Amino acid sequence: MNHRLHDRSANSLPEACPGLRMTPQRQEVYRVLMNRRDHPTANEVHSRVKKRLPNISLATVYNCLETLVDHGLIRQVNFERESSRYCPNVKEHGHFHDAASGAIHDVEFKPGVNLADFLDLPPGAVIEDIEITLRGKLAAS
Amino acid sequence: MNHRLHDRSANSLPEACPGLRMTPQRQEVYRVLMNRRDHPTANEVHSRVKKRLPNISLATVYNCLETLVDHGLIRQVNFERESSRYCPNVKEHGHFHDAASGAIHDVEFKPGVNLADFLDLPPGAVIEDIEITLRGKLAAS
DNA sequence: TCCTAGATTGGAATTATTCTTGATATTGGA
DNA sequence: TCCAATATCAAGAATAATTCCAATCTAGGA
Repeated sequence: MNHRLHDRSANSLPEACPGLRMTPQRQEVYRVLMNRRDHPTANEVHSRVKKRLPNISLATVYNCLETLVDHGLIRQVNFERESSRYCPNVKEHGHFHDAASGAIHDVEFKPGVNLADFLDLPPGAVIEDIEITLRGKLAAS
Repeated sequence: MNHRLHDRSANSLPEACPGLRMTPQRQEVYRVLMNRRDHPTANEVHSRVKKRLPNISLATVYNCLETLVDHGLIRQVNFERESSRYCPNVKEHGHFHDAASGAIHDVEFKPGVNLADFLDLPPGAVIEDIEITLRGKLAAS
């Protein structure tokens, strides 16, 4: 079975991530993100994690999130100047922010598309990271 | 002559923007942005503006920038959690952040492309604002 | 078991930005 | 022109997210 990162199920744990000591705090932070696959802030993660680890500090949640981001297990996303949010979907994707409901939807690239197909990149640019954020409304259809 | 916003020359002033009182502070903030067409932070704008208006406060620079953004004369752009930057290019575009030099390059859409051509948008989504940020390196060619 | 590196904690510190308040300036109308 | 209403400005205080720091704590290897 091929364990690509974004194929982890809600209960699988990244026990096999090299160089990462899987402490209870990190496991729980990771678990709550995989459980509800949404885009919580560090504060929201803290609230959720406290259900099982009542003594965990917000600083530790920040540390855990940073570590998980550094190891590529989750992604950090920023909307405007709001608090950072954390996203369990590590596949390359963008986000649609529904102004009415506040909901955030993942937006995938259509298969086979290439950045250079639609953007005038500076000559010689080697892209390492892409962030696409859309804001708008969902028409009540 | 067709004065589209993004066609203003460095010396033209937005004296004709409806509902906007063009105070010396706002004019100067606008001018320094149009002069060097880069992506300064509020602090950098403050430094530049102080050359001509030595008594202007940082709070006023923030106020002016916000007002100009609200009136669509400039754009506010955010990279990660860094300080906001302000961009005189109001045409729809993205940004390429060169990790090596720190330079920020505007990235235009190729003519005729449509968001829905390369992104799987949620059904019924009406896009009001797009933010595209690329990070990478410029290959020394 | 003991040691050590790394992890956790709580609180203090930092930093960008916003808010508050009083002073000042500008506008449109009498 | 003069006044009143309104908008803007300035300075510093306040806020909020995040990071830093110093003191434990813990797990895993020798």
